[in-house]
Amino acid sequence: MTTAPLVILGPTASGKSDVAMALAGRHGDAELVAVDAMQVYRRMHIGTAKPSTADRAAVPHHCLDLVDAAGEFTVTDFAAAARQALAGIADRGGRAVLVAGTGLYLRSVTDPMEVPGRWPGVRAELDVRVGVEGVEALHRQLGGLDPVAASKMEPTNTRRVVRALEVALGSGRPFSSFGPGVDTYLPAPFVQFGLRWPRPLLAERIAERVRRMIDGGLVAEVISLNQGPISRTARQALGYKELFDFLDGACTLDAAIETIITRTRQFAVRQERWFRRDPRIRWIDIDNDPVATALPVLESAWQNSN
RNA sequence: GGUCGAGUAGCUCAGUCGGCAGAGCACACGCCUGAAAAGCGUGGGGUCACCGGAUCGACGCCGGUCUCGACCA
Repeated sequence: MTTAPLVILGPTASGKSDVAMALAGRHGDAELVAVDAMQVYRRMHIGTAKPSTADRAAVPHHCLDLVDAAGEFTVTDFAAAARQALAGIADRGGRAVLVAGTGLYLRSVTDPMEVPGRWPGVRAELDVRVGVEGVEALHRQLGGLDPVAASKMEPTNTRRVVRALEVALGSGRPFSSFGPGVDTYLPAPFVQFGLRWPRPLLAERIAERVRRMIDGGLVAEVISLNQGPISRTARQALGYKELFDFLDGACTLDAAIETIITRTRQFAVRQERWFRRDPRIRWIDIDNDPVATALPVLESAWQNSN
C-alpha cells in the first residue's frame, strides 16, 4: 500500500489553499507542505497569503517561516526542508499534500534535481566582468566551455549566462552535465493536480485579493519590514516591492496597488506557462467554486492511490 | 459664441522636408538548474477623428465637420 503524496498546484489566487484545507478537514492524517518561494520568509504574512494561524493550528503545515525576511534562501534549501518534511510525515504515517505555486521549487521536490554548488569567488569575478565586457562576451566564453548550455540560453540573459559560467569555471564540469534539466519529465511518485481558471476570472480574483491584502494591513506589514534589513529576494516579492516604492515616495498608493495587480496577473500567467508543460499534471477546470469543483476529484484520487 | 491647443495601437505618446506607421507599457506565445513572486526572448495588433480638395504620392498641405481641453466673453 503506497500513499503517494498529493500535489495541489496552480497560479496565485486559484484557491489551492482552500482546497487543501477542505481536503485535510476530511482526513485527519493529512499534513500540508507549502511549496512557495515567498511563504518561507518570516514576517511576511499578508502579502504572501500565508495560511492563517487558525488553519495552521487545525492542520499541520510545513515549509512555512523557514528563514527570516532578512535571510538568504535558495532552491536547495527548500528541497532539503521539503524532503525532511515529507520524511517526517511518512514516519508518522501521515499523508503529505503539497500546495504548490512555485514551479522550480516543486520540481526540486518531485524530481531528482542535481543543483550545482556555488563558487562565490568565481561569481564575484564574473559579476565584475559582465559590467566591463558585456554579457555577450561571457556567453561566447560559455560557448567554448559548454556549447550545450550556451545554445540553450539567450546570449542576453545575464542571470543564466553568469550562473552557467560560474558553475563551469568553478566545478570544472560543464553546467549542462548536472542532471537532465527542467525540460525532462520522468515518472514521479506524486499525484499532481492543477487548478486551472479562465484568465479573466482569475484576473478578477487577483484584483480582489490584492485589495483585501491592502485592507488587511499589508502597508503596515511593509512599513514594519522597512524598519530593518531585508534580503534581496524578499524585498522584490510582489506586493512588497511596489509598497517599498510607495514608501520611498516613488508613486501614490493607488498607483502601487494597480501595479501590484498587473504584476500579480502577469505572474499568474508565468506560473501557468511553467506548469502546463508538465505532462504529469492532471488539470481541474474551475470557473466558480474551487473547493466544490476540485474536492471530489481529489477525494477520488485520495482513495484510489491509497 | 470667440481664440488657441489636442485627436496616431487597448493605454501614454513620438513621427524632422509630403515618400513603406513607430516606441514604452499592456496583451499573446516561448524559455528557465543554489535569487524563480526573479530573469530572458519572440510575436500579433492601426479607417493616423470624419468628409472633401490640391498633389505622381498625405498622418503631414488646404477647406469644412465632430469630439475633448484651456483661455476669453
